Amino acid sequence: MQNKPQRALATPSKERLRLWLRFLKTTRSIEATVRERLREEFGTTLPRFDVMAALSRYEEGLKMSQLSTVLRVSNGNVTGIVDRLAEDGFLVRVPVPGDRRASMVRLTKRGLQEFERQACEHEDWIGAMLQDFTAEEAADFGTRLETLEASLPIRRGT
Amino acid sequence: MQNKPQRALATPSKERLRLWLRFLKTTRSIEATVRERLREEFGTTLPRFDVMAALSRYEEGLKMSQLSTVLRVSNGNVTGIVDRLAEDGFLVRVPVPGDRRASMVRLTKRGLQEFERQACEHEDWIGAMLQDFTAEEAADFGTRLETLEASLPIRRGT
DNA sequence: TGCAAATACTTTATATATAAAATATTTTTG
DNA sequence: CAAAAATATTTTATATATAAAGTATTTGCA
Repeated sequence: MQNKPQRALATPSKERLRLWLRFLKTTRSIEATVRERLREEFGTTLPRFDVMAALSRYEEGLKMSQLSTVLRVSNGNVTGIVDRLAEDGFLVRVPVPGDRRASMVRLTKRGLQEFERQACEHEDWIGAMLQDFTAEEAADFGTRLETLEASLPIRRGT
Repeated sequence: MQNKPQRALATPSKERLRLWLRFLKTTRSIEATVRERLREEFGTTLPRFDVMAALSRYEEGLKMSQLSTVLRVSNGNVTGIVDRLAEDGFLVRVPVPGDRRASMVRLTKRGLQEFERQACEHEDWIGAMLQDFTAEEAADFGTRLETLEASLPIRRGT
């Protein structure tokens, strides 16, 4: 059941640090590929894709503050990205009746179509890059990460 | 040997996408904590920490282009970060004899001391956040990530 | 009812980030 | 050797990112 370790183990602290650095490197490598392809194939960026992905799950749209909560970024950040996506006609700000401070941000029909086109390719890219994992392994690995996340100190929301 | 899956498996492509999203979320969560603490406890940032970490491994220093290669970021990016670290007295640009285009970037004594102070705390933060992993698990998990990385399409260097 | 506090959002200042252009210097080559 | 190509770095334009300050509006409560 137990396999011989490939090398002598360092202290737990060092092994965890080593894991974290590898973790970071792997994530950044995959992320860099995604960013590059989004730019080359769709002339867009990961933050724009993330905003559109969040909005695509809410037919009625989201308020700016909800959007920044969902994406876990600052309010001011969302303002800029939404401004540019609105200029491109991919989304609109709709006034909220009864509250002149707020507005709902909603994908336009064109925005939704464009996002679905991008999301489809995106799934293929990830599927190919993680080909090394079977469906089962991916699920198991994911479960382990869920457990880890549950043990992390600062967490807001799910 | 085989455990029952917690839920029905989707297509491999969907399972891999799900894993990637969880992967990203976990990494960002840990990274956000590190950034916050670097700011609060040392008044610095992760990119600055990364530059100093790279330089700490080279007594003689690194050329700007080597630094951007090691960190996998653009040249222009490194220029700005190095400028600010130099203003703070944590590193110096040393002319390269025989090539007036280039310069070596090297930590000052104060820069190295400061980095070691930060690195020590950093290891503790990561050790605590990944406490859920034993040293063995961390090593195994790391090995799996190495295998994954070896299967990725675009990779430069180790 | 009227005003302090809270809320929703934008603006500002600063630091990353990239790609592409610009600058300076060195190397290669015809 | 002189012009072209390559190299090392910085500068510029643009897009993220945050924290903190500012604006407008709404709410709570004395």
